[in-house]
Amino acid sequence: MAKLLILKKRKDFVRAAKGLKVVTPSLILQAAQSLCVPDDCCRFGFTATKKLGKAHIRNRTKRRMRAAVRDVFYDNALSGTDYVLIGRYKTATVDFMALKSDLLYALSKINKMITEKKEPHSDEADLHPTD
RNA sequence: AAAGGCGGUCGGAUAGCUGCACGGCGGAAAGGAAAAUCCGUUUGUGAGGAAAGUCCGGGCUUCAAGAGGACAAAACACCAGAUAACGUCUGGCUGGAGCAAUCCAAGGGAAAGUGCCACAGAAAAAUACCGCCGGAAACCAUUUCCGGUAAGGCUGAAAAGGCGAGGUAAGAGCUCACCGCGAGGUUGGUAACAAUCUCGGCAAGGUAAACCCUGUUUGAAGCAAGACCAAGUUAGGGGUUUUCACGUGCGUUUACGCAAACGGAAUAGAUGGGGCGUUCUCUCCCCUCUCCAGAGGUAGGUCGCGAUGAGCCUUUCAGCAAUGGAAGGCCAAGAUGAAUAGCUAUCCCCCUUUUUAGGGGACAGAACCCGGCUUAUAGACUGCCUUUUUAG
RNA sequence: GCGCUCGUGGCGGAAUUGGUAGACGCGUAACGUUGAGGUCGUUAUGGGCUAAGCCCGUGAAAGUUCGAGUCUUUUCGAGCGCA
Repeated sequence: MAKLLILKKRKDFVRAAKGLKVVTPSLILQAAQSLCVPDDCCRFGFTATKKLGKAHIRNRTKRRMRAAVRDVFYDNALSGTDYVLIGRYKTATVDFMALKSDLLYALSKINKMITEKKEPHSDEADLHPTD
């Protein structure tokens, strides 16, 4: 895929939160099928809650997640998918290479889950992932 | 040199690679043109002293309102000045802390009125329990009654100026010296106030960060203010198709036909299709051609919004200072799920370690803009002042 | 952006107008009852020093007052409302 778009609407975040989820020490990744996006795009959203700290810590968390995504999304993200990254306490302080490897692991795992879901059933059958 | 006090400046630096936002420049398609959109470009710029808390004051915007005044509510309160304004700042006064430099203070009114002052104590704001003194009566070791007194008394945070002398039946500012207090005058000062002189003899406690009184200030709300554009929905209108159930017309006829007859209807009716109610049947409900488009203004967008502002820097003048005037120079973030990041190298600072080396670099992120206040803050540099010690 | 409320033992929650702080309930511990446990009853229970006793304690720091849980200011935390 060629393009990276940023999620902006609350609706999209809520839909991603209802989808699949992978947790790593430095971040949480959620994903769901996009509804109205061109084929060669995938969309990313970034969340940093008030629990993490004050404003400058939340800003740094989002910036680091954005930088990591920019490095890896081209080879590892599926097109037509919405991803949401949620920051954790460690995200702002952990080594950048570790953050990147966590992101790669989470992406590969969640992509595997998505393709497995797609193959056996039709798309409308599994709105509620049960694991 | 040590200890201390009051300020001021800064808030890691440089280079490279990969990326972000806005502006500039160039190009693309479309278009009358512009705006907007997309692509490229290293061409420019890119968080703070508090951006924070939202505690005050303004600009700006909308609403309200004759000018103005009053009530209510809130805030403030020694004096003078600065300022657009302020509850801010500067200088001074008074009181307090400190050897000092210096620092701290919501610092008007209790003689306008109301309330409160637990426990203790005779008594908490008005009085006489004990005591002291005098007189009278009873009775004769003392008791009772009347009067004077505020010297002494336990208590308490606080008990009718302090201390000494005179004075007295005992006492008392009753009188006197000193100190304190109050009133008036003089001098100095713009004033708060200070110094000094004369007089009064002492008025009857605290609390106003209890109500309150006096004086001053305040119209309300906030950029999600507000202005503009504007899907969908939709008043209304046009066109096409269908419908003969309705009115009129025509034909035949008394019930049908005619929409290449007209009007009206489209939320009248019929037929068909779809949706919903688990399944089937029935009933019921909703939807079912297209174009234009008023008003309103929703979703959404644009502006407000940053290169003109109580702006910044330098020099100079006035002033003790806050600050003000003049001259010269400069233009410096503008996002909206919200731009500054990631990595590498060198230098700087701190910690650990025998070296190599390793770890760390505070508080903290603009959101319409300014002036303050408050709070958080590793460390670095620097100016002035005070005290003590040593040397000359 | 504007505005409001609340912080008291381990927990919930009292404290009249400023006057001895921890009422009341839950919990915890010990003892009694029981073969054992529950229920029930009694006692104790904030922190420090061993007991009497003293000191410190109402989110934190200052102030007013003779005296603050209460009044005032600043600050920290939690929650709520409106646009």
